[in-house]
Amino acid sequence: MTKAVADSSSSLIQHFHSFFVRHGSTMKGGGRGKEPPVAGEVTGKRPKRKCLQWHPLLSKKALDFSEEEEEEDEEELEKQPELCGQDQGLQQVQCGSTTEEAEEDSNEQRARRPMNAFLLFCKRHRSLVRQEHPRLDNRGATKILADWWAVLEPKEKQKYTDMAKEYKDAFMKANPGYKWCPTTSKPLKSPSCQPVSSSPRKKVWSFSSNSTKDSTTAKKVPKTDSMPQLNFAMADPTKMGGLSMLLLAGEHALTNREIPSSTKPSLPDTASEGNSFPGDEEEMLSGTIPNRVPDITESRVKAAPSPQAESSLSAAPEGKPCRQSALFQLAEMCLASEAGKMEPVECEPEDSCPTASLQQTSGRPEGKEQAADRDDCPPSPHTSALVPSLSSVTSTSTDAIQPQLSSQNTRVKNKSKKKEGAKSNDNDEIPCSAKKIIKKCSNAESNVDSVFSTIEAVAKGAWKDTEEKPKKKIQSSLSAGNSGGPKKKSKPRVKTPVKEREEEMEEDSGQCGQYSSSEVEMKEEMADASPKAEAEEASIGSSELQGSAAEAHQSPGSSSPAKLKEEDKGKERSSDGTCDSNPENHGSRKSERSCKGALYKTLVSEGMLTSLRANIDRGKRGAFRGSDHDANWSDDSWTVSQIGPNNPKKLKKSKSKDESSQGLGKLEEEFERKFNSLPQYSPMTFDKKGTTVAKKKKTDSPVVPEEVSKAGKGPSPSQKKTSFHKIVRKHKHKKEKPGAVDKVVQSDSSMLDSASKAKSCAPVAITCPDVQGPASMEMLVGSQKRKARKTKITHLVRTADGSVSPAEEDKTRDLNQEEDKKPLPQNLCNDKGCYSHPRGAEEAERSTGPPELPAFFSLAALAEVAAMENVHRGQRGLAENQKKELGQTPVLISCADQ
DNA sequence: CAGAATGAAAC
DNA sequence: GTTTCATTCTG
Repeated sequence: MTKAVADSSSSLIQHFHSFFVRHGSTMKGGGRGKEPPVAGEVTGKRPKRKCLQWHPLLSKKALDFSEEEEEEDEEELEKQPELCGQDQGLQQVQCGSTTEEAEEDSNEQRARRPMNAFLLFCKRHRSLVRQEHPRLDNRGATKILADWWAVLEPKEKQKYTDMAKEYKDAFMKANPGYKWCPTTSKPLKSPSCQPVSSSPRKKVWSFSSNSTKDSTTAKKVPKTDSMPQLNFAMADPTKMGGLSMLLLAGEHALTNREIPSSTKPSLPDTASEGNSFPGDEEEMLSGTIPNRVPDITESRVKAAPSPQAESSLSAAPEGKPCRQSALFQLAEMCLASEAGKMEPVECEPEDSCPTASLQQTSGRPEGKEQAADRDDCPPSPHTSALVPSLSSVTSTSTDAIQPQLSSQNTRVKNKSKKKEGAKSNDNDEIPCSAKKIIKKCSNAESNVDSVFSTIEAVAKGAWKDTEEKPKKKIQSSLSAGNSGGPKKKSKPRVKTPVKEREEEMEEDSGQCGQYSSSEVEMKEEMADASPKAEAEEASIGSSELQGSAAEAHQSPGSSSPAKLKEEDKGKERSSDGTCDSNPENHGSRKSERSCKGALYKTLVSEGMLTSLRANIDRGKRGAFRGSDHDANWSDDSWTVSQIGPNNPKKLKKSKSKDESSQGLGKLEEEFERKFNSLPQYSPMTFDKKGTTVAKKKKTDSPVVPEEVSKAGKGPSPSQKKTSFHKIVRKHKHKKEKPGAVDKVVQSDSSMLDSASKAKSCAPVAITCPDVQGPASMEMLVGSQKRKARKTKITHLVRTADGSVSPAEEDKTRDLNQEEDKKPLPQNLCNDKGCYSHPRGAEEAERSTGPPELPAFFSLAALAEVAAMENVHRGQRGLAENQKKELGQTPVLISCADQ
């Protein structure tokens, strides 16, 4: 026994560690080189990943929440999470099934923090930003996003805020005890929350604590049942021993099957929870359980036989082959090595199986279909059946798709890991399963191995068993449910055939996914989309021509009904924006927005060099985008455009997204749906907003068009205004504060020129800083609001001639800002004077004669270029400094002059 | 892996 | 007030 126990323990450990190992070996080994989650985990640095990402679904379960506004999302979402969360260790693992990561985390498994509004916003708009500024790196994109966010109207922001809140609420429900910082468990603060668990951060998360403490509370919730149990199991290794014992005993019994009964009874809650699931037990299970990881399921199944599991047995069996003893299964697997179907059933703890199961479930998100539900293993066939469109698509474009997948796999990141798992599974499933099978077979060969495996399984099962056997079943079902991957794909495809085509062509599904996210909306969108898609294609075709062609399209597009809900404004604006229409303008426009170093680069590349560079760098995509963008952006339909255009990047993103979504499964989908439903705003919109926002606020509605049009085409003055607005906007946002901003904005909107001047004095200060900010600020490390971090400080240090203490740095920074502000204000007052600063320059360009490069601008650009080069060389510090200096200088000068 | 941003939570 | 960490992804 002891031995067995030891073994079991070891096995368990492995499971836990498996994260590391597996990921590392499997995942990475498999395909992805990029991220070695394992290593990361091991290092511990990134606890984050470890944490499972929380899905609304999770909360759902736990919550009951039906009440919540978002019920749909949450509910569905909740399910999974709950399982995972609750089970924690096991669940995690299980959950992991959904997401491999989770598995790894098993122990820790902390959930990830829910995203805040800003992050949601970023997530939703980052792609747009990137499209607009292909060259821009994420950092730059983030900055822009921040700008946008700052500009975003409260109303619009509110949506994100609400979503974030909901998300958070759901999350908290799901994880009552969840603490953002694990610290709670450990008082140690500084290190952060490290944890309890060996691994510093990750694990710590609340879960563990929750499990114990919260578990009761939180768990209280019906569903969670499994959680608590799991927790226990996780916690004690000793249990393992017990398990092992059980196993032994169980083995005899293995053969036995469990009781057929469905354990549902225990589930009721879950069932109840699963609103969507009507009555089918199976469905319910699948629906509810999504969380469960396949592994668990399997283990469970195996375990079921075990004595303890008796109840579990019942669950396990559900009739499927799964029920048989693990050994038996193994044997079967060996036999069936190839049979894809079999695989899933047998799947071991490994990801693949789970995924497979998940997929199936995902296939039927709602679980309506009972048939599948039960089987964890359900074969892909179901999925295919479920998603006809998808299947069709795949069939058609399988080639394309696979490549994508592969690429995706390669890309995996931390997150992607999870997702990856899901996706990979999809694709790989078979292969993986085969592999697994093989492995198992080998195992089977040696009794010992088989036993060992069995033990493990039992152990797992035992844990669960402890809590609820029924749940096991559920879990299994859940696991099945989890796989959302397929679903998502299916959805997108379903949504719009056209899109599908595009996807195929483009390869990227991500966009589609996003779009598609909202099924409901989809219909509408589809209608719109088709036209858009056409437009896009056309635009693509004419990518080079972009400007003209795009515009032409745009106009039509604008006419097309865009559903963009709120975005209408944006559309209009965008259309207006299009006014800018000139390619140059576009470029300038962009640059204006960003103003920051990266932007400058972009500007230089795009604006200055124009297409040449851009095309080269970007490749067709870039060109395409650029054109599209402009066109699309300007158009109301930019949203559509998003969907349409695929970029390599996008692909990646999209993939990742898809993956993630897939992994989540239905629940996730819904969540995504909501997420998708969140309005995206075109860059134009923001620009306009910058300008118009004030108006909007005033009028609230449609301010944009006029101004926009003006800005775009309008006389120089108007343009200036826009730029000015933008500046203001930035100021505002930098300075922030809505109130102030608003005021400022209004002034702008109303009219900066005369009246504003007066105000400008006050505002100016702000604006100036902004202006400078962009140039110099960007160089400056942190956001204005936040102090520079240590790391950042380092940067700053350079300023000090050598030694700059942080404080000094700050001071310096402040001084700079102040200086900037002061001078700038003057500039602002002057209006034109201000332009000296990068943005101003840009604007100046537009408005005035040398549209292309104002002196300042050119200087700045040069500086940047130089800086860039330097950077490449590796002399970043210098480069940056130079940049800063350059940037600042001009500004100062201008100010001074004025 | 750092880092850019914002926000929320925990100290 | 400060520190973490959530997302994304380039360099």
